[in-house]
Amino acid sequence: MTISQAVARTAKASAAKSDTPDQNSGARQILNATAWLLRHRGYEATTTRAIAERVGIKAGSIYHHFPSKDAIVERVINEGVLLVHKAVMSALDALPKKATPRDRLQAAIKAHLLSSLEHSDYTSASIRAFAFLPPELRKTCRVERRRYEDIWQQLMKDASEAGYIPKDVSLDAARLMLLGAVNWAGEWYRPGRVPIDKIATDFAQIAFGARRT
Amino acid sequence: MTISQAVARTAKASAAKSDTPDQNSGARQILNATAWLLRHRGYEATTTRAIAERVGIKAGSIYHHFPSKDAIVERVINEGVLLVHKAVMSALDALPKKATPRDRLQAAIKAHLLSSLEHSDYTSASIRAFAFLPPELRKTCRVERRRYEDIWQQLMKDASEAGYIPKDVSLDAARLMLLGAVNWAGEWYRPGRVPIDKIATDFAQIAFGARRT
DNA sequence: CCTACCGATCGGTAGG
DNA sequence: CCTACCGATCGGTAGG
Repeated sequence: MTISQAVARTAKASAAKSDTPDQNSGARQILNATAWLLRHRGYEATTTRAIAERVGIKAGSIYHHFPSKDAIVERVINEGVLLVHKAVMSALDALPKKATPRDRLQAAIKAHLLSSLEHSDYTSASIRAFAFLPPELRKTCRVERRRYEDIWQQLMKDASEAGYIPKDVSLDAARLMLLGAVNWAGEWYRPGRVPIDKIATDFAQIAFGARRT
Repeated sequence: MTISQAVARTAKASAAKSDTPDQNSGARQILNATAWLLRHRGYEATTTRAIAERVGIKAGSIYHHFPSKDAIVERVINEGVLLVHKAVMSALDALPKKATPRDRLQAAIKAHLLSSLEHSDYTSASIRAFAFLPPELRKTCRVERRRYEDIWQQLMKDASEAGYIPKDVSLDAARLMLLGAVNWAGEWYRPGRVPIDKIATDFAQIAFGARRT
C-alpha cells in the first residue's frame, strides 16, 4: 500500500464515524477527561467516578452520553491514533518534493513526538494505555493502530532503497526500533527541557547518519 | 562512575536485602505469581485475589508473608531491574578484552532483550508495569532503575569516544533512543519468530553502523 | 494457611 | 443530569 492510499483509507474511516461531539459538549468533556486519565493514570485507574469528577458531573450521568466505560476508552484511543496519523501525514505532505527519504523519516519522527508529547492527551493515552487494555478492547483498537504503523513500513522501505538502512538489516527491526524509541519517549520526556526538534534530529541522525546535502 | 563501580554498588544493594526466599517457599510463589500478573495484566489488575488464585491459596493468607500488596509489587519490580542489570553486566564481563565499544553495546542490547523477553516475568514486569504504579511506589522503584540505566550512560560515552555516535548528537538522546527500542520490544515481540540475537544485531547495526573488524 | 468479615469502591441501572 | 441503589470486587484484618 502506498502512503496516498493510506491517507484515503484514513479519511474514509474518519468519515465513517458519524457523530463528532463539539468541543464543549458533554460528550467531548467526558472524552477529554478520559484522555487525561488514561495518559496519566492508566486504564484501571480511569474510573467512571474519576471521569465524572473531572467533568463536574455525577458518575451516573456519564451513561447518558456513552453506553459503557469501554466505549469511551475505545473512542479516546482511536481518536488518539488518528491524531498522530494525521499529524505525521500533514508533516510529510508539507515537505518539498525534493525531500529525501531521510528528510521524510525525520519529519515523521518529529511529528509523532510533537503530537504524542505536546499536543494531545489523546495521542499520549493511545500509546501509553494500550498495553493493559482488556483483551477484547485491545484487539479492537489494534486495527487503527496497525493502519498508522503502515506509514512507517513505507517510510522504511523508501529509506532502505535510498541506502539509509544496511542491506542485511530487517526493515521490521528498523521500523520497530524507531517506533519503540518514539513511543517510549513518553516515559521520560518532560516539557521545557530538550526541545522536541532536537530530539527528533538526534534520533534521525543516530538511525540514519548525517543528512545528505 | 565506572562500570566496575556500578557492579560494586549493585552487589552491595543486593546483599543489603537480607531475606531471599527459597525457590519454592510460599513467599517466592507469591512473588512469581505477582511477576506474571504485573507483566501480563498490569498493576491494578494484579489483585491480591488473583495472586492467591495462581498460588493456590486464599487471599488473606498472602498477608502472612507480606505486609501489603505494594510491598510485593515493589519487591518484584526491584528484583526485575536487578536481574536485567546482572544479565547485562555478565554479558559485558564475558566479552574478550579486545571487544570494541560497539561490541559491548551490541552485547548489552542482546542481554537486555533476552532477560526482559525470554528469561523472566520479573524483568518484563519491571519494564511494562512501571509507568502506572502508584506515584510513591514508582518513586521508590525509580532508584534501582536509575542505577541500571547508568550502565548505558557509560556505554554511550565509550561508544561516542570511539566514534560510533556523531559528535553533535546528545548522548542522552542516544541512550534514551536505545532504551526505548529495547524496552518497547515487549509490546511486539513474540517467541519463536525472529530470534533475539538477530533483533539485537539489527538494532546495533541501525544505531552504530556496520561492525568494524 | 483459612474463614469470615470490614469499609470502600467498582461499572452500571432505575426512575425521575 | 441527579439520587439512590445493585451486586461484585477491592485491600486488608481478626481470630483462629
